[in-house]
Amino acid sequence: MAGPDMINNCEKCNAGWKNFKHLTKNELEQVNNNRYEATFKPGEVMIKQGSPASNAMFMATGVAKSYIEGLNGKNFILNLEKPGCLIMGPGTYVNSRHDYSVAAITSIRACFVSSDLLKQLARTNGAFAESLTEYFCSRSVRSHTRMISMAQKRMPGRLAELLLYLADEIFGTSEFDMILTRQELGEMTSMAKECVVRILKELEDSGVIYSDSFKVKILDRGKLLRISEKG
Amino acid sequence: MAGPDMINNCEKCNAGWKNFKHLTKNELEQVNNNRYEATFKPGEVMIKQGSPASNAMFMATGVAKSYIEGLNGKNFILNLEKPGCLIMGPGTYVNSRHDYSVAAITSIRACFVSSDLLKQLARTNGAFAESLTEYFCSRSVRSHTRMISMAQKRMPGRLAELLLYLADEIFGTSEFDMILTRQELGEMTSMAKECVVRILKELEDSGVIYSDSFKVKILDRGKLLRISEKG
DNA sequence: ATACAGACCTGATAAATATCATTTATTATC
DNA sequence: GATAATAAATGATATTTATCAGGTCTGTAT
Repeated sequence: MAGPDMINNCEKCNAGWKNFKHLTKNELEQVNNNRYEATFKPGEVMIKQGSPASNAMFMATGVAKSYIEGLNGKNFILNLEKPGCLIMGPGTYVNSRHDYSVAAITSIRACFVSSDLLKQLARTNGAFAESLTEYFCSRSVRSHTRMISMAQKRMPGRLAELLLYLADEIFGTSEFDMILTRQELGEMTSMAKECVVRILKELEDSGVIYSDSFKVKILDRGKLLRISEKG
Repeated sequence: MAGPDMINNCEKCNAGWKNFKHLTKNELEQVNNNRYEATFKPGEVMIKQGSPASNAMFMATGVAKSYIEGLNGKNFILNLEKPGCLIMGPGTYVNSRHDYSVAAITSIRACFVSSDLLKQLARTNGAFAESLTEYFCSRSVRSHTRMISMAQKRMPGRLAELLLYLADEIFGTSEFDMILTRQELGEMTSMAKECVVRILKELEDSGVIYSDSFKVKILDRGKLLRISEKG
């Protein structure tokens, strides 16, 4: 099963989760032995909301979206997941069910690792447990930020904030391929896709960004920041 | 300093955090020795957003609100905290700052406990660490529910959901004193206080609830549930 | 009792946002 | 390369929600 592009070894994986550093060689070996590598095509569902949280995932390549399947068939995108990310929903520690779905945006290579094993390692390795807690906590802080954004910013502020998030956190550059559809941008900011189109156009008309279906370029970061902050 | 109503002892405290059961007698004694008991009057700030997260709190009596001080002086209430609740913000594990404030709604008795001690105990006691992770995760699942509510429900649905939350999770009864102002109900549901007033009136006019400034009574739970679910 | 403050309530209006219908790209498929 | 399917764009309209300006009520302090 180990093809030419397979990862084969957690220890040497250059997209490994940073907190594996807290594991002993033996513990990491256990992870490696309970690892199942998989590839996904764009659009494929990687984790399904409501299913047993028997596995966590580690992103090796590509970008995925974590999203809640909400009311009336509407989705809400919680996060984008990039290489190096652990994807382990809080449901793992609540009701052993995934409380959100994950789907591939680009082509993806990722590893499934048994939740039980990770929980077991956390029980016996204090530093690893702490790093897992830090993971859940940083996601939590981020979702607080999202809530404030939704509750207290208007659409231009929310969209500006999202563009800055994409540039800073996901791509690490102010010019990037727009891998999300207008629909998905709306599912991240709680707005209708038509409104996304309109406000992108406004931002472009006022010279803050360049934008087409494929690419976004931030032209005036200061102005975009101001739009994001003033709401 | 130990007055007649002081708690004096974690072991015998009948409002103690349920997960103290994972601590040894000795560990619990450490908690007890690093505990500082305090009382608060309605309105008093118990924890201030942005301040060093040097202490977690345990609620002994009364009800408090955890809220984020957002944009333009607007608050967003994350949670209500009742006796038995641990209040430990995720910032404790992210940047050692409180990422939200906590204020007393009613008169409150609560205990401060050193965050460092709790973190230390989590490092060495796997079961306790796991229970702390469960705490953060259940808060996280709840905030996901809140986000879906905000993003995908209209005002009547959000307010109906809140009333059910108050009845089921906070008071445990369908008839309760309304300890929150209309403003605060709005800060929990992301709506203007005028809209809270109007929709409460609508719910009352349609016979779903009884409501005045002091009291709420759920008269038709099925209908309230339907309003909450259909959004 | 009277005055004051704060919460609550109300109606009118304005702003923000969603929906609908339609056209125009773009991508995928044969 | 033609055709179908999906996404993007656009204008008109409807709905939802917030704001504003004024009321009323209730409790507290003088």
